[in-house]
Amino acid sequence: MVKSQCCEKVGLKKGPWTPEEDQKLLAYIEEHGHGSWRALPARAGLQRCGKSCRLRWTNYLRPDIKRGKFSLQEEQTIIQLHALLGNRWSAIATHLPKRTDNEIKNYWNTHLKKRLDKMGIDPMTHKPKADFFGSGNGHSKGAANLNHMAQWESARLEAEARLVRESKVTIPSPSPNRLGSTGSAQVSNKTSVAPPPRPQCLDVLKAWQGVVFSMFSAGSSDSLESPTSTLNFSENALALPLIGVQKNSTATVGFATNNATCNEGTIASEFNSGNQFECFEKLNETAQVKQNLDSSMELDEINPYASDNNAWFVGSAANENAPMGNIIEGLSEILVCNSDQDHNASFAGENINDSCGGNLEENRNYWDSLLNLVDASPTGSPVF
DNA sequence: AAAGCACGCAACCGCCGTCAA
DNA sequence: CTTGACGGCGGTTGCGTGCTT
Repeated sequence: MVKSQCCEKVGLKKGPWTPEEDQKLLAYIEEHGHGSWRALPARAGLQRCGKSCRLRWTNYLRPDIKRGKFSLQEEQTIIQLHALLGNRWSAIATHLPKRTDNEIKNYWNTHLKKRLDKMGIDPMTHKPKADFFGSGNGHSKGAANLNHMAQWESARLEAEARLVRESKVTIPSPSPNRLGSTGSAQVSNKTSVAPPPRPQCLDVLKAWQGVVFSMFSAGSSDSLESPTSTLNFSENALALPLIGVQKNSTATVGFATNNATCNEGTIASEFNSGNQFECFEKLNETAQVKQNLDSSMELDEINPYASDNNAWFVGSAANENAPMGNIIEGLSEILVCNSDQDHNASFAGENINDSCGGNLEENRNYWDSLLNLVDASPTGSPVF
């Protein structure tokens, strides 16, 4: 098949857009919608290829784009999501209203990546470079677990994307406030297609939040129950996330508690050998996750810990050295402490804990806000 | 003042998946 | 089933700008 050469046509302009070109493109889309991008340039009187027009619109001219400096909140979200999703900018962008994937990508490459690098953290793995999780202290397994969480989340994303596609066929999804990177023009509905619902892909973040809350709650009488979580944490209970997938069965996400308090709707774990994995709550989309896992990867491949082809776990339960907890703690500190806005000193490698370690309230606010971001999904993510 | 350099960002490139004919 | 059009996405490039020497 001969690839379309639309952008290599002789005579088509390339390079920076002029204000006149922007005006033409804007006026045309406001009047007619973008319709077919290929046909648009000729109709709009532009000497550009359709792809160039689409990019200009998507990344710059869309009226629902916020430009300018990223807020601390946004930085935190990007780092957090990048740790989970990697370079899946479009997926990350769906959780940052009014930001484009391109903008996020640029910001990551020019700011955040360097910042983490300066901190001695590998920006790709989000792990400390100097073998922070070296063998013998239990951290290496935690790092592996983090990777597995990301893998699992990635699988979930794929499943959700499939769900979104399927739902678009049968169920109109009015979401006027959703501003994903792939969002089409909202100025006209003549030819535009409503953007897909935001992926419901932050279940793991909620699980993480459970870890952080449990850390914060240790030694504190404050109830740190998330206002948005449907999980009920007993007072002072050590709640740590567990993510399990039974091979050829269903995916589950739940929390282990040290007092075996189960919520309604949970199912008893089959993996209760340690008296710590008491309760699991079934994911609503387990079938889709399973389908995706079955079709895209071998469970054994992503679960070196599966000893009996029956289940694999991500996370650690009731372990005072809780490796996931350490990861989260470190990440949380990075997120909260290391902003260009007011924490430059901490970037220079100074003692993070001195300046930030005690700021639990701020950390909690971060997780609260991130969770709120998740819960603000217009699709009403049916998680947990 | 001017040359060199580093940085940030808009835009491009090429690959891939989806869908209709 | 094949083909081609189309749009989405992530990686990369190159230009403009500001800073340093």
